[in-house]
Amino acid sequence: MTNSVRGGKRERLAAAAARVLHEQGVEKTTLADIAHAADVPVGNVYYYFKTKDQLVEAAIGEHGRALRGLLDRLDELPEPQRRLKALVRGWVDQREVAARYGCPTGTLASELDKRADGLDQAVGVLMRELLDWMERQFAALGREDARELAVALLSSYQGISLITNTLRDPELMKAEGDRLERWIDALS
Amino acid sequence: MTNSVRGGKRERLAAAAARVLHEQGVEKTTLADIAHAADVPVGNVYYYFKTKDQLVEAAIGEHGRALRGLLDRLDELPEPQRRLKALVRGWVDQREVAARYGCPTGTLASELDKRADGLDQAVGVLMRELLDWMERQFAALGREDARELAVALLSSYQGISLITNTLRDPELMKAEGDRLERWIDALS
Amino acid sequence: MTNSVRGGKRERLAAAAARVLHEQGVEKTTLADIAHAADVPVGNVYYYFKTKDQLVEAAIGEHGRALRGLLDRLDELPEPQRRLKALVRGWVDQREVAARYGCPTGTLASELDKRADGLDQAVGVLMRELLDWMERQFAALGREDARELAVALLSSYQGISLITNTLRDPELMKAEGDRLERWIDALS
Amino acid sequence: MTNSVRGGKRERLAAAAARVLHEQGVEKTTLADIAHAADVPVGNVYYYFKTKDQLVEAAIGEHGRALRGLLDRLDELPEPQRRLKALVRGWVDQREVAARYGCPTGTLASELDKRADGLDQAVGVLMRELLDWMERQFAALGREDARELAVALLSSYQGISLITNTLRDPELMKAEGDRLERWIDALS
DNA sequence: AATGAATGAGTATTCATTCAT
DNA sequence: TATGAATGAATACTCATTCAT
Repeated sequence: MTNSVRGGKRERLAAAAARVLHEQGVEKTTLADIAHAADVPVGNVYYYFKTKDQLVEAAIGEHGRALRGLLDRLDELPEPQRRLKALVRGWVDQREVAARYGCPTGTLASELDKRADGLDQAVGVLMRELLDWMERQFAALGREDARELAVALLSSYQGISLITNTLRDPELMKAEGDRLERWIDALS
Repeated sequence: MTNSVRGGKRERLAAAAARVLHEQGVEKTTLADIAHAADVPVGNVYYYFKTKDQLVEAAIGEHGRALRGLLDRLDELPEPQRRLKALVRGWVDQREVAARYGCPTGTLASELDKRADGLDQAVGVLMRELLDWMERQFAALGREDARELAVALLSSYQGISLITNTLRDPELMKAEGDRLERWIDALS
Repeated sequence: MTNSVRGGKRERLAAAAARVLHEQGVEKTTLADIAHAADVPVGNVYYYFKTKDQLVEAAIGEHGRALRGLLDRLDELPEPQRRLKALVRGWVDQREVAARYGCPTGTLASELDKRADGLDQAVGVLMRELLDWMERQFAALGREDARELAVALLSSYQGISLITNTLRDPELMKAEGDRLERWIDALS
Repeated sequence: MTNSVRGGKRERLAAAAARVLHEQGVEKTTLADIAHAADVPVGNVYYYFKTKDQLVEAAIGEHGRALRGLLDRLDELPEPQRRLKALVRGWVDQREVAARYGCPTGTLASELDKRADGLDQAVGVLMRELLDWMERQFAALGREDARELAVALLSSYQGISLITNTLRDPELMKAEGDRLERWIDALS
């Protein structure tokens, strides 16, 4: 509650970090950029996050919260296939953003993978959460190769995000999304 | 041959750039890093490349040369399916590198996509070359949806590269490669 | 007063810039020179001035303040001729500095004129201010050719500053100053 | 004659130096700029001029030759007043150049005056030559204050060059030239 | 807690000068 | 004599991090 009195600066910083780091990349983004986006004085950032890396961590956390929120909502759908296809459709709905900035977690992962300081692990955790959820859906469909299918589906999404982004063409993601939906339908 | 005595610094710099930029990322890599890797004095780099961006461009060029060399070799194989599967197998062979640093062009694309200065286009050109080649193979198989299949295949590779890299598990790429080969076989 | 305790770094930097740029010229002066002259850590300069050009601008501003202060004081003299001659006498009083470094604004103008980035305009504004003031004095003397006389007087000063500087002989300015005073007296 | 076989590179370099240093200023001009303007390979410059300063010296020499040529031509005129007015008219004829780049020797002097390495003296020599010539004309008119008048006339020219340049207005020099001609007429 | 200010270790880039041939 | 290549010292500018209040 002190938090709300303070205006939730920590939250604003985390949200701003998630957005700005996605748009500009980790290395290109300065603390001042994030502070400015969160409307927080630069000198004040350090009361909430000791280092830039902690802000990156917070941004990953934001993406994690968003992911878990999404999966919770999907879980309310009655059948695994419906859930998987809704997931795909969600990706397709974001194709304009993907064409401009790529997948938020994917680009973050790509950049952090170059490092070896623990931060690269954090995105891996997210990725595993998503893979696990997918695996459960495919397993529910009776597939023995559920994990492999989960990896294949996530691969397709991450790959098409990158291609959509590089070629600046959102329609590529639309077409691939349709293909993936047909693929899901054909599974059971 | 004077050139070879002097050691072909330009070539060494381009090769070093391709390697180091892949390993460390564009932003994290300093000119000194590249100069050092090429065993060239820092001040001398500018005799060959006026800006860091030109070195990045040269690195992309190196990847392009490698790609064209690979496709030329694949073209010697008699059947489209053999060619496509050989391509996939080549990717799988590089899985240790992918697990450590990701796909060279993919990570480069991901980082450059954040920018809007023409360099982002350069990787796009490479990507299109590869897509065009793939499309020709699928078309030779009599597929009307050749372009879509090309995009799907490249997506899978780019995506599995990222996942393999993030989860630091080369075996993921092995499994996905096997799956893709089976998929290619089933197309005919 | 916190400001005065901290020492008004911005002001010190502007003052140091005005002095050092006059003594060494714009191109020959490094940011470190100015920082050192102002007793400010180099890295701190950028907190106050984002670029070297902004420091040059601040130096021009300092010269402008000095000029306006001088003209305000001259305006207190009762007659136009007295004012003009006091202006000339002020120049002559500075002849040692002129012999060593030239006229502060003149040398700045000369160097900046080579450029075309807006900074060259800034000195022009100063010059016009002085010309306007002179023109008013000549007009008050009933001269129809007031503007032309203003230009002539400023020319003589700028020219003799350059000659005094080049020949390293302050007495040249003394003699020219005397001549100009007689010229002013003869105008009535 | 070896010289002419070589294509007079030394001369071309000196001429290019005179021109480019005038247009860009000493500090802003690189050796490569001059070499390029003279169409001489950069590495070759050092066979003719050991240092950049020697090129500056050569440029001053060029201005000296031009000055002596001009004065020789003026000396053919029958009367001192005609000679002085022709000198002024020559300046006015160059007013477009002056508005763009200032007086060649004046701007050079201004920049070199900041230094204390002998190069500043070289322009002084030129200036004295011109002053001496002017003094002889005024003396021929029977003026006891010939030197003072010489200094005054040169001051006016140098000053109006600077003002014309700073305010980017060639007409200022036209008006001042007319005034100076009237002043010369009124002397004898 | 809050914040403007301070700091110093980088980083890309420039360029006069020298060298090898 | 000629020249492409080499070199390193310098310089403007950035930014994460820390400090003083």
